[in-house]
Amino acid sequence: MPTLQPMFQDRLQSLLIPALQQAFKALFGHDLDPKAFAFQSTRPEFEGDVTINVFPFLKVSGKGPEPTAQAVGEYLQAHLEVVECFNVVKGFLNIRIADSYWLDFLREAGQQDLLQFPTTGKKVMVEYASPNTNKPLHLGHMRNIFLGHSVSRILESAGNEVVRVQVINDRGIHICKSMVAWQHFGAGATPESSGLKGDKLVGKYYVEFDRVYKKEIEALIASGKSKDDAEKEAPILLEAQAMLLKWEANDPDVRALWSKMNGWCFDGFNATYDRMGVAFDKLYYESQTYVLGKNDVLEGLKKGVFYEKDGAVWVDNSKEGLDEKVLLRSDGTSVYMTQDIGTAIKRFEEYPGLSQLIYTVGNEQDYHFKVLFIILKKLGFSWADELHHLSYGMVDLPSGKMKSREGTVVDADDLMEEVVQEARASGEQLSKLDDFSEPEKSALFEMIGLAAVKYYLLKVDPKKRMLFDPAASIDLQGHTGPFIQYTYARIKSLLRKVEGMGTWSPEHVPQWALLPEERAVLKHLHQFPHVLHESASKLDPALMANHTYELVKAYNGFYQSVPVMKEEDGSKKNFRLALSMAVGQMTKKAMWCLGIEVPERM
RNA sequence: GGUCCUGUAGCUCAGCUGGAUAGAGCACCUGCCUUCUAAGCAGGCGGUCGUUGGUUCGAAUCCAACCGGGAUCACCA
Repeated sequence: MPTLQPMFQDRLQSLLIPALQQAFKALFGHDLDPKAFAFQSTRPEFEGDVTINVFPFLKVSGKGPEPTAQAVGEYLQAHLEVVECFNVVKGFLNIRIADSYWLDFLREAGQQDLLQFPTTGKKVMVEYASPNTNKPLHLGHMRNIFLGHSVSRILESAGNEVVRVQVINDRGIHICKSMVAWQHFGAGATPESSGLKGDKLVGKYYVEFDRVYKKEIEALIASGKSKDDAEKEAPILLEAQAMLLKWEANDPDVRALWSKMNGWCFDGFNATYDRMGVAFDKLYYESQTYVLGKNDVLEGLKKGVFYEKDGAVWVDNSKEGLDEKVLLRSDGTSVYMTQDIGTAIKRFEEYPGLSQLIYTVGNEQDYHFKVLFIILKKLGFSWADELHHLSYGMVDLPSGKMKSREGTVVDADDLMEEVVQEARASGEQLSKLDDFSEPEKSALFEMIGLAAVKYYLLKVDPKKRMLFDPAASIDLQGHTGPFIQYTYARIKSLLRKVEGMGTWSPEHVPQWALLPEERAVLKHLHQFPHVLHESASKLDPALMANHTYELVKAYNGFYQSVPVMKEEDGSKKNFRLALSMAVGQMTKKAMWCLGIEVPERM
């Protein structure tokens, strides 16, 4: 994981920790490890900004909690300028940080993007999407894609170079099913002739295949076959299997049809990706990568990393608490693992500077990736420790699991359209946009609608299974993307009104004290770089999403009760404008990290 | 059965490197648009943090067992 530059660690802690060490040395004669100190934000009901719990240090101090906290507090106040005052409640030492510190911090936040870390020099590859070319993208893909896209941006913000890649599963029995059904029932239909998006057209014949297949099974069972036999012998399935063999034998007609239908699918996917606002640097087609890995496995066999049994090549991971696994069948053909081994190796060859590879794949493949990473480690690749499976949980519907065969999938295009329409409906009802042209409105509603879906999917811890509530996902109020966008738009509105008035110049220490609402906002801003670091190291966009919400919520509280434009004291007014601007900038960058755009007005 | 993930308010989720009366949003109820955008703000209602033990001055948080939900363990992908 990218390591944080010291300057982006919590700057307050880097001031407090040495002082605390000195305090314990001077007061109690003990040298404490810098990591011994745990900080927490002071609860709002007490006065202060940072709280240190002294319970862990009672043995060192030899005193009770309150005298210990009192002594440390006095020492800090005497030796650290940023410590304005303190109070002790039970074993809690609440420290109030001086306004000057917050003002310095705000000045810095205004001058540079604190959510852009210095370069680490590392190159990271993030794989996401990996669709099959036999049906359109659905809600599950959306979680995958938004996660991968967001993690890529978070890693970039944390100072890494990112290569976005997609694996397209363009080969196999699934696409042959669509092809067979199209041949039989398509009557030459094309996206142009049918008016259907390419992936939808191909998907239609995949569904058609399944319908006919089921009918054939029923007929066979009726004629006395067992269910198992019927499932294996249905003519249309045999036809699809035959087609796969022809494909593998490079049959020109089959290959031509395959290219044509895959092409339709790619066009459809690209349209969906465009609307989602995601893109890739490189595509890997399974039709090309599925031959990879065989030589690597054979080499591993030679080196004694793998072994042979019944003519097949195996790996034994029982020492790692896993099982044995076949890597090459006895007929010499590959399994899925084989090509994943080969593809990983190829990627590190193609990108010589690559230091990390992240696979955004659902948690049903946890075991697969565990095995894959162990195998690559056993093969001796130095980069094997830098492979990560960004494992995410399934998206459930209120009705239960999504089943493509049962038609309960939520289609990606449909969902985006629905939420954009919802944004339009509420937006027009509010009638704040009367001076917007129709294209401007459309662009805005698009931005709002997509923010709603993206934020909805990203605010949940990736590894957790989540419930997709259609009504909540198009909600534009409360803990949502549009709420954050709205706050941003309000800030921009404020700033628009003072354009040309010059910016806040915080050269002098003001004579007024910061208000609690102002401090609350400042503290959220202050924490943000740390949140970005956490988010990058845990590959967890939800941390960014939730902190952004907390920031704008604090800002809204401030906005509601503290005047900005109306403030008569020029120094205060300028400060509040600078504060607003910093919130706007960080919000915009944080939302960028989530792949969400923010509007100037809404 | 083995392994992994998960269980917090009616619903959806935060909090989990142990710390002060467990937080949001939605829903429901009350206020606030003659002051910077009410897609907002303030307040109310609502919780045996799955259960039982253990470690600890202190456990939603760590450990164990159990219960519930899910995934996975093919010469499938």
